[in-house]
Amino acid sequence: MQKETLCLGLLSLGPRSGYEIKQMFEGPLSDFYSLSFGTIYPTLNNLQADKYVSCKQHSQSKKPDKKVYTITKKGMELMKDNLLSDASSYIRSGNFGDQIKSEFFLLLLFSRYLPKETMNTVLNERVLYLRQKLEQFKYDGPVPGNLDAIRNEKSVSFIRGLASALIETGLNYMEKNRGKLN
Amino acid sequence: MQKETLCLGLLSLGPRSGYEIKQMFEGPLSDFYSLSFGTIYPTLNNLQADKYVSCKQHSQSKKPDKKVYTITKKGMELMKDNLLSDASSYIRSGNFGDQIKSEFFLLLLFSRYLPKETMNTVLNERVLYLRQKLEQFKYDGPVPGNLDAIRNEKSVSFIRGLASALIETGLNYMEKNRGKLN
DNA sequence: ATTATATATATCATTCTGATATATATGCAC
DNA sequence: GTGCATATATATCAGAATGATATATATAAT
Repeated sequence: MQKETLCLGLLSLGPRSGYEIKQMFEGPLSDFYSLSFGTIYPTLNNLQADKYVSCKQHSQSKKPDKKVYTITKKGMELMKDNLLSDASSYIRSGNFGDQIKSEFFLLLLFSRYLPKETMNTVLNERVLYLRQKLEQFKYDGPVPGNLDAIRNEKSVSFIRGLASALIETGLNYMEKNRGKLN
Repeated sequence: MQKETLCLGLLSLGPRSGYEIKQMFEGPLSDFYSLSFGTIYPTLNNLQADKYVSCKQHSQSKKPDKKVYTITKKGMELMKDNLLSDASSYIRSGNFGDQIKSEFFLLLLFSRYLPKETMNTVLNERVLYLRQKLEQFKYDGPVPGNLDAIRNEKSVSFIRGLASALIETGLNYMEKNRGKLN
């Protein structure tokens, strides 16, 4: 997805600063996408130059001005157009589409070159990590800041449910089959 | 994982050319990693310059020489050292670690901006696509060329089993819960 | 008192991808 | 039989994205 469409999409949920967009990527979206500051800030500047977003500067004594961006009518149109024209190309992506890049899987691939004890520790920690992730996805209470907006999106609930189911399956599989790696 | 470690790891399974390494990324590894030619060729040249791999050129009349790389003792050591020192950092990666970048999930996130019919088509095609992927992972027969070497790795079988289980879970979830997106 | 973390934007070297260039062989359709 | 697509094989490079760093302050914890 183009960075422009993505930023517009997030701004469609409410006015936000670049910093707050980054927070969304590090919070509710962290498991399925991210953009760096080096991408977010220039993108917002370009979108503003082309009138797809407007910007209000909130001066804060001695801190840099907080630039809050609001999507314009023109921006909404661009976003919808882009989503519609690219929708079909996203079908084959992610979760066993073309975007997973799993360092963990690579490590398994070369596990024969690691001492058995190391692999044992790695697998144990992986299980712990996944259990923790699972709790994270199942947690349904409030989140800090203005991140509730996105967390309560129907689609985000759907995805979090999916993620939970996938992690549970992964955990069960790991526990049953880890012996096969030796 | 560093590109050097990865290339060395693949060469540890047997001598290969850059083109054949690319084929592995597009075949058995396609769902959990990839490197482009623009990365593979320079990496192999650097590895050769530093004696981590040796190279034999097979001249083929009028086609570019096929350069078959073999990992050296020094290369094996580097690979093992790198794997060992980085193992712990790969635990939190992939499959709900830090590397999934799902365009499909983003599309769901913004599904409210798409006509219902479009979303319906998209979800139907996604299901078809996942079913196809599932068959791919479950297929256990021979594969063309020299790709069997990697396909028959214990770790690859493990991962393919995991992938199948995950896709099945994903499909069931999609079929049961897609109504919640409207 | 100091250290770490959070807010807030910006820039940039390095890295990686995706496309293109080059050249030939092979298989297939019409 | 000739045109077209695809496969083999390496190399390079413009453009894009990341990860790190710079700058500056506030606040919470130790």
